[in-house]
Amino acid sequence: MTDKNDLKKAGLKATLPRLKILSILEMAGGHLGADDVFKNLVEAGEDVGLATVYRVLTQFEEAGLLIRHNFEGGRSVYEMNHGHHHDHMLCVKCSKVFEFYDEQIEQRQRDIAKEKGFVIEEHTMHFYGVCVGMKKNGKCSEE
Amino acid sequence: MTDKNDLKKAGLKATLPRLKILSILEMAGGHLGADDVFKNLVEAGEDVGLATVYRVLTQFEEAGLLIRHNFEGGRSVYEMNHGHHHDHMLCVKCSKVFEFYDEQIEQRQRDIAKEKGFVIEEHTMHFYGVCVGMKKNGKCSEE
DNA sequence: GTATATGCAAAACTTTTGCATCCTT
DNA sequence: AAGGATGCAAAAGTTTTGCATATAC
Repeated sequence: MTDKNDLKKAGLKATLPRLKILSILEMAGGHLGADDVFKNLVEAGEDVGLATVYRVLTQFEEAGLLIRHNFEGGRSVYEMNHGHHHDHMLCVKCSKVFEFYDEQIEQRQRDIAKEKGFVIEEHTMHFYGVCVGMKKNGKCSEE
Repeated sequence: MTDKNDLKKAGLKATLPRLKILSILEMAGGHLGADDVFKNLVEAGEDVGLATVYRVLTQFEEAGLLIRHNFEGGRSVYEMNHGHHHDHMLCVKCSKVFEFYDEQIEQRQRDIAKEKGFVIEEHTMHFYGVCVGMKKNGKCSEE
């Protein structure tokens, strides 16, 4: 029932499509595009339209349940918002996304913004490269 | 003739569309989308197709003449590659893009990657927020 | 002259929107 | 019952591609 309450708290009706999409995102843990979510729904035999997926993802993002990213490559991906900011490393070989957080950089980012008089609302940092697993033995570090 | 040679050096024929597009990007200095480049061409009375703009921008990127960014919001923007890496601050009020560079962060980024065994090929850092001009007097800091 | 580049139109993708119908509250 | 949510289809935006023609070298 947690999911249901999450939705209520966000001011959204607990409809079937919304619950399903939320559960898919939680299950996946990772970073999914709208089409990935849609594919999951279809595979699960759910009768949910792609348009609804987009609408729901947008609503979830506005409600703060999700975070949307635009990695290099165009299409958007979503991940659950677990409250703690983090940055991303994307492996160009295995396409996996790794998260990290570094307080030293966060602090320096705040200082830089202050110096320039820029008021940061959000910030992103992405590394694109090869993860340790793919580098060492051609096997993804995560599977 | 510099442009012409730039293209030759990059292994690209110095065609009229390519020279025009290169000059537009240099002129603009800033960050243009494919459609912006196309609009510039039309306004200049040049008879260049949008498809060519995309093809040329892709080739320029592959040749290292340009850098392509995917800022939040979807469409790609391009800027000349002047060789020195920098990060970006995007003002959500005036839509201007400001560049900055901080060696302290760059160093820390290298350290983090090393710690994790991640081999960085590229990296980006974006701040989204309000620039000092828009904050202070509702006027962009740059015009 | 030959291979490459271009313009146009059509296609592929991703995301958004209009509208009648359905579902949650 | 009433308003918001959904599915479908159509549209809008961006980027890619096929192909005949034009252009650079």
